[in-house]
This record gives sequence, structure tokens and C-alpha cells, in this order.
Amino acid sequence: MDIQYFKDLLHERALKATNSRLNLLTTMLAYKSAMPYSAIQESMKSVDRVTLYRTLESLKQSGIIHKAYQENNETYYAICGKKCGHQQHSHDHIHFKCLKCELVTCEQTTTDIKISIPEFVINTTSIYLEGICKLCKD
Amino acid sequence: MDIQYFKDLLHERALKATNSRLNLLTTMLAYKSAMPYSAIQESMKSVDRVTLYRTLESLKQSGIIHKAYQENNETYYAICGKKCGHQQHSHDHIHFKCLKCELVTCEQTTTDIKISIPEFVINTTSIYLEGICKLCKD
DNA sequence: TAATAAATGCAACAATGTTGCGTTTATTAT
DNA sequence: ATAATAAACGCAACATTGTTGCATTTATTA
Ligand SMILES: [Mn+2]
Ligand SMILES: [Mn+2]
Ligand SMILES: [Zn+2]
Ligand SMILES: [Zn+2]
Repeated sequence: MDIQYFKDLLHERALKATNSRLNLLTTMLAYKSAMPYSAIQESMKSVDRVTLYRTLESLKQSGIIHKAYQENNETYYAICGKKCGHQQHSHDHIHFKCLKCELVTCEQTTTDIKISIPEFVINTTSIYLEGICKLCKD
Repeated sequence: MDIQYFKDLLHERALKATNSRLNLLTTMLAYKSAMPYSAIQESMKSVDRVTLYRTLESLKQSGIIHKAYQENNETYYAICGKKCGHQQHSHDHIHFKCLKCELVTCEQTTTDIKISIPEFVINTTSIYLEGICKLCKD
């Protein structure tokens, strides 16, 4: 993933490759973990907050970023994988918040997760875990 | 669960049994499923919104209600079970949103859910499902 | 380089979160 | 039953975020 990847991706989704969008995406990429809105705002303070709002909306709509988690009044955003498309998110990962470093990350689980409720039809599953991450352990 | 149960519960948690709290709790109980904030506000429009805010906060803090789900700008609240206490929520259920009736409910899963990520320590697990509920099925 | 649809910035308003403070009320002690 | 007291309430006030409209600017295509 680099700036050219994002440019192509934006064009593919019929979005203009504007500075706002490219800046946001490269910033989020550099951030590694899911990026809290306050941090996004901080690094995007040159653009109007309405533009930031619409930038997040359009990228979310187009399956380029997703809302990884929301707690209290902080929303965390992360970049989507290749499976997501326009109006069609498809995530097979879970979200984890480390209680030590406080980072929110997208993680793969080892085992397949099958959750069922008798007589209910389940379409989508969202899992959020809290604990200690690999790096903070020991 | 009735009004006396709530009165005792509030006293047990060192909270005054005020009209706001009793009204909120009985309303939520009658609502059956997790109650969206907008509906709570609607049925509590006689009290100041700051009081409603503090009422929700105090009940949440004391383990009497919990935030069942939050989507877009709607937060859903539900009454806690007996296991929750002051500063100590302990939920073993999951949250389900029916895409037909749009109700959010607290549900028990049949099988024990064990999710692991290699080298991570997991403290708490939150699961949110979407689909069709028992009543809306068929 | 010109045309055009999309994106941006700004103004404006709504909703919710949050605190301070003076008044009211639930609870406890007399 | 009454009085004392800490908790809760209502109101004002301010912050943050969400959201839309509209005129101007910009990315893309012809
Ligand atoms: Mn994710
Ligand atoms: Mn619940
Ligand atoms: Zn960590
Ligand atoms: Zn249903």
C-alpha cells in the first residue's frame, strides 16, 4: 500500500484522488493501528472539519476505511482490506483494544468463530476484545 | 423485577431512589428490548436532559444498566442482570439486532464462546450480531 | 486548454456531552 | 413528625460532533 495504490483505489471507486483523501489514507496507513478520530483531526487540521466529515463518509461508503470501534466519544477508523468494495464491507477480522498501550487493532483469530442463537438467523458478526496485546505482554 | 426491586437495588448501590431513576428503570423494563436513547428521551421528556444524562451515567456506573449497543448516533441501553455491581459489569450475553423489527436485544448463546489471538491476553469479549430474530423469522 | 461533475470551505443549525451552581428532595437522625 | 444533610435536580453555559445548503475551487475528461 502506497500513495499510488490509494490513487488507483479511489479512481476504481469513482472517487476523486483529492489531497484530503490521500492525506487521510497515508496518515492512517502510517498510524498502523486503528486511528482515533481525535488523532485524525489533529493531523488533518488544515482541512475544514466538514470536509473531514465528508471525507470519512465517502471513504467509508466506498469500502476503503471502516469504523473499527467506538467507545465513549472516540471513534476509531481503520483501512479496509481488499475484500471490501462500494456499499459492501466484508471483514473477517475482529477488533482488539489493548488496555496497556490503548491501541485498537484489527486482528485475525485462529479458529473459526461460529456463534448461534436458537431460532435466530445470523447475518453478520462483530467481535470486540479487550486485553493485553502481544507487544505489551510480559 | 418491579418497582420495589429497583428501590432496593438503588439503595444497595448507595443511590437515592428518585423519580427519575425509578421512571427510567420501569420504562426500560416495560420496553423489553434494549431501549434506544431517543425513545428514552421521549418517555422522559418531563425531566431535564442533564438530569437524564446523569441518571444514565449513575445507573451505568453502578451496574444497573448497560450500554447494549451504539450505531450511528443512537445508543441502546438495557437493564443489567444480577451479576453486575458497582464499577463491575459482568455480562455473559451478546447483543443482537434484528434487521426486520430493528430491535436490539440481549441474548444468550448456546455454546461457550472462546476466541483467542496468538500471544494476546484476552480479558473481555463483546459480541454483536445482526440478523433475523426468532419472532420475525419465517 | 476548456468543460464539467465532484469536492471543498464557510455559514448555520441540531444533537449530545459535560460542568458549575443554586435550589430541591430523599434519606437519616433527632 | 421534624430537622439536618448529602445527593440529586434544573438551568445556564459551553464544547464537540453531525449534518445540510450553497457558492467557489479543483480533479478529471474531452
Ligand atoms: Mn478492522
Ligand atoms: Mn445486554
Ligand atoms: Zn498493547
Ligand atoms: Zn425481529
